[in-house]
Amino acid sequence: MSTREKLQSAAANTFGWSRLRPEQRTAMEHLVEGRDVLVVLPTGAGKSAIYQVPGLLLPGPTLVVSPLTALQRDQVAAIAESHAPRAVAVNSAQAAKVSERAWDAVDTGEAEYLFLAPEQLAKEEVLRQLDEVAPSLFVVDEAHCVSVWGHDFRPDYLRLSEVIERLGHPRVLALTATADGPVRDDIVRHLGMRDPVRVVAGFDRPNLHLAVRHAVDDKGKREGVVDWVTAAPKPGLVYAATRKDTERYAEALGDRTAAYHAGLKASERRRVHDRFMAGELDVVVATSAFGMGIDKPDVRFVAHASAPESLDSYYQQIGRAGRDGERADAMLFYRAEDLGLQRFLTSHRQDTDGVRQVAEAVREHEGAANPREIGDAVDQSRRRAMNNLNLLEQAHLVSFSPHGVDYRGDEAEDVAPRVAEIAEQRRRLDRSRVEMLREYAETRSCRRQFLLGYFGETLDEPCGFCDTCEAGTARGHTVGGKFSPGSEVRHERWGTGRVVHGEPDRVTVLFGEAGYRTVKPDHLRS
DNA sequence: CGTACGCTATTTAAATAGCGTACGGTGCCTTAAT
Repeated sequence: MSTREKLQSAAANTFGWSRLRPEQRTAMEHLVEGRDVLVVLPTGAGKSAIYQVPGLLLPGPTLVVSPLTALQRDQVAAIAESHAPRAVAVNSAQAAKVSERAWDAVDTGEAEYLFLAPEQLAKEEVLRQLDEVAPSLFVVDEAHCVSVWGHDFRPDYLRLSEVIERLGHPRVLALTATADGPVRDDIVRHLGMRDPVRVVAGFDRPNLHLAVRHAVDDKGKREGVVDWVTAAPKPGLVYAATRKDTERYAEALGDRTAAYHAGLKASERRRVHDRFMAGELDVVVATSAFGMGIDKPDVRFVAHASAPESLDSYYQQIGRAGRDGERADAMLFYRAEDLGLQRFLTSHRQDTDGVRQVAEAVREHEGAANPREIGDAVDQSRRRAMNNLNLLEQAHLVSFSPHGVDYRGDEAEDVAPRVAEIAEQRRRLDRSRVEMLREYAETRSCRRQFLLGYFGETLDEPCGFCDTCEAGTARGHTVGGKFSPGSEVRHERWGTGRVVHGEPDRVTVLFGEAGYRTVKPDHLRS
């Protein structure tokens, strides 16, 4: 049997999938043949299948790095409903006994799939267990987390490449639904993927109606949101920027509405989630905490009471509407002032002293140090210490190996300036991504063309299903030719980049160093 | 960066303007105390 036939028959016999989509099949075949694969496919395209089926054909267990324990629980349950071998998870949300039995099941080969959060992989005991069971496939699910969370919130995401190397570099599969160019590159780099095959499919969701409402003052915007949501067909989601706002809006929207954010008790969060899924709530007003793993087909709208921090987040959040293919609305209530909060949230301040302290600890350690020992040696939270260590690595001042961390800079060098430069570059990119929301909100050209261009896709004609198309401003506002999305251009100051969106008097380009910039067409050469 | 909130000064002495300050999002894991 050919690889393809084996995959087809495993998919049919074990999971009951009689047909695989071309993208699924391509990704699976490359994996079985030993390649690393980056998959960017919309939700609902069957991303999980891409590791589930090859996992059956490859000798060792399949390790899946998954960001949330709640998600792990769902994934384990979903596999339990198929004829596939068992799936287990190891995390702190379950009893130690349960985790112990999970390891046993993987050890004996009774379980094929093992779900772990990246933090687990920072523990020596866990790594030793993994050495033992020798996974043949290393999957990073929701892989945009590597880039979006790894740089500050969950630093262990940036340490996965060492884990992969220590395990002898099994095949690496990175899966995500949303990733613009920089996020894709970040994933590949920080997972240390080797010459990965990139499987990227269409982003367009033609049944989503795209629109933006501009507001001049805060009060007017709030009233606009409440009025619009009240009149809209339900169920729907409202995204707000702060916890307090979710509660204010939920209060204003009445009985069949609930707030959702990470400050709620776990039991309350689960209750809101379950009631929304069961159709007992019309509207959930949430922070970005709500969403991963939500797959409710009949969500009729996703409204944003405030702009999120990137078009990636925006696209991911509106993607939760209209999964049934019926019309659904993506409405952004926009005030330029709202971008201020996002700028604040993405502007991680410099930690000069912290970085020096961590560098000092690495320098003083005899031989290669365990990152944990470094964390203990300095007077910083673990997260802060790990972030500083990550920055030092990106500045090439320390290097990681399976044995631990080594200092690479000059003995007497002050590490702070070089680290500051790395951090500054990151900040510039984050900030330019916030600015892309302004561009999206303020464009008079077709919003869908804009959004797709951001993900590197070209839509030849205005879509006819967004507010700018309906207002008649879209036509004539998008220029093609050398300013079509994806075209390579050169700018004297920013260097080379790829066009994201072209209008007659302004072209938005993604530059390697400077991030997203909107410039005059005369300043660009092809 | 913008907004909320609480205090003080001011003046239509009961309400308001102005100022300073605090705060803002996402989740693992660990460990101690009930």
